Amino acid sequence: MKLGYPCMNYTIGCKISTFKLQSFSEERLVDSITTNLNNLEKILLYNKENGFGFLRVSSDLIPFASHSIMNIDWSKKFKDHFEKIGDIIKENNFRISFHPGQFVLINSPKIDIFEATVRELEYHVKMLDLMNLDTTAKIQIHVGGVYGDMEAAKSRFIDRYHSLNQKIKNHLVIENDEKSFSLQDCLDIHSETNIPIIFDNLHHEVKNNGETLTEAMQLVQPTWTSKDGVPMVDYSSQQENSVAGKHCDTIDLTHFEGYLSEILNQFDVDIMFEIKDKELSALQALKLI
DNA sequence: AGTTGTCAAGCTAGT
DNA sequence: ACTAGCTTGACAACT
Repeated sequence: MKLGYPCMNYTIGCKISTFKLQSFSEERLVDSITTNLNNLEKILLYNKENGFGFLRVSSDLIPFASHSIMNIDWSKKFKDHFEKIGDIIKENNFRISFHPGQFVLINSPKIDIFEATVRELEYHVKMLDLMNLDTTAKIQIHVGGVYGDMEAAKSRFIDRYHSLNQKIKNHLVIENDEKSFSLQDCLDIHSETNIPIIFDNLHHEVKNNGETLTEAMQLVQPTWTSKDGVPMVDYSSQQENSVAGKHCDTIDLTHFEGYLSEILNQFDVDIMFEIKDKELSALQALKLI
């Protein structure tokens, strides 16, 4: 069981460097990428020292990577740095995931949105390739929109998924969401595609078909094969006095203890803490375990 | 130095 | 009709 947190580390002050499109220049791009890769290295070192084996890497490592403005071969320029980071990941047996943004929509009825999605996924695969990571490193996305017809939305996802190149399919996984696509909807898609499912407990609490945590995990676990590695899960709990599904600002240890007691000794999972204060909550969880 | 409007991209639910 | 929330706030122009 590896624990992780997303993208940034407040303790060591590692945030994402980016800039606005109107400020795009080669110098600005190189500065941001250099900062981001250096910070990624620092976060990995911090994780080694603090017992974290899982990390979500920011999709903004390369600003505007899949935008038409991008005319710089960043992969050539930063090949060595990515390779070095990949070596650190492999030497320490770290688990890595990406979670690209809400604009990645495999099942959009609009073909240009799908094409932009493919470009964005290709960018993520390129980073994984530069780091020489295997198929246990994952790119996690939501199924997408419903567009007024759930069955059509699902079957469009399935058809579009089949049309993706194998390199993308090697890393792509879907997550149950709190509004549209429940665990059961993800399982329907899995049965036609074999795509692994990331189980998000908070989304499941908001939208489900009555499955307990144990039942949900029993359904999710077989969607991950040996080439995919142990299942990744997202963990969070509800922020009080906010809309259902809002991630909490800091970990609710009582809630997590209940979650853990049901998971532990039953399932091997790598847990991503989707909690606003990141490594601070993840440290508390680590201490509890 | 601190505050505020804005930022490549989409969708859903709540107001 | 508008906005919060989502992957992850951070940039940039103002006071």
